[in-house]
Amino acid sequence: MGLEPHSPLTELSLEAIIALLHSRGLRVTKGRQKILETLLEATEPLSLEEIQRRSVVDGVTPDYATVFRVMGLLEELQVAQRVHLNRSCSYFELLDPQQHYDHLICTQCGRVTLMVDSCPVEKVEQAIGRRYGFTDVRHSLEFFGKCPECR
Amino acid sequence: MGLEPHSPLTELSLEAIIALLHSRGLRVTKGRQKILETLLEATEPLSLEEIQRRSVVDGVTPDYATVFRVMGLLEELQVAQRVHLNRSCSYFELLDPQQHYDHLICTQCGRVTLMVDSCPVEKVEQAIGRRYGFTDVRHSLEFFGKCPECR
DNA sequence: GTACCTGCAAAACCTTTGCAGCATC
DNA sequence: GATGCTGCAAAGGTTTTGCAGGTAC
Repeated sequence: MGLEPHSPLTELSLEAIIALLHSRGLRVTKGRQKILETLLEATEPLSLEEIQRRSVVDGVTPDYATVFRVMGLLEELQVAQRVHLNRSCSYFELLDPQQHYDHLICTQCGRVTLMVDSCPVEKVEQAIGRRYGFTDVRHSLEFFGKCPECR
Repeated sequence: MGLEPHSPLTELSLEAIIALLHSRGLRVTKGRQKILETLLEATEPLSLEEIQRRSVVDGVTPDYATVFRVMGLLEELQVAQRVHLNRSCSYFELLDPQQHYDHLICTQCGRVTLMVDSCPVEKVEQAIGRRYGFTDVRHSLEFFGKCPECR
């Protein structure tokens, strides 16, 4: 696809994402809008199939390939990110420029808890970059354990 | 498979893992031994194909399905773990009971650096478990960025 | 001798792509 | 009207399983 770098979102909202799409010369279709709404409403990362199932417009389910391509696009635009939950397929969530989420996953029931507060890693990210000579350092942090209900 | 819980390894060595297999009534074949040696020698996580390629015994390459099943077994025994490097397949590494590794992955060339020292998360693991009511908390932490050579 | 393992082969899954028609701008 | 998007269909890869024969204990 080969998208140019762009100024990142400053806020996470339907309007802001639509504006970003427009500014890149990309189309805002009903299907895309619905997928974005699905992602904005989600309280945990969703698989492509879940996104597809929740993005029905006027009784019409979007094609799986379309969902796949839209998510690839959003990932490239750094509006969404892929999350690994030790499952057999990829999960996606929107990337909030003002907030960072880590995940707490129950190894028994698979329930995913978003950990909104106090990421223990963010502060050391730059230090790690410096130490190893890396730039543009991001991270992905998942905790696994048994949740209260599964004990 | 349904393995019972067991006392974890206290040290990471060929002998210790073999003893664990024996104690669980599992067989120690030449193939398994070679796979374990491959994993012990590795300096970064390996894909199933890489494990297969490096585990040739007397000119005979083990079957891919065998490697797959051995790694599944080691994972269940908590001797090895799966690592996600944002690639299209799973990677595996041994789980050292005395040492924890996080990963630093170059988004350009894919090189993986093991971060041996000072995991920034280990200290808060119990606190997080307590806070969310989780037990047996482990974590998986990956950093991504551009390595010095790729800048 | 009795499990347990392995190799072979095929199935199951998830991901990815090509192409023709359609919708957005 | 041009460009990009979608659905359909098929291909590509990785993961997973069944089964018969072989091997560790």
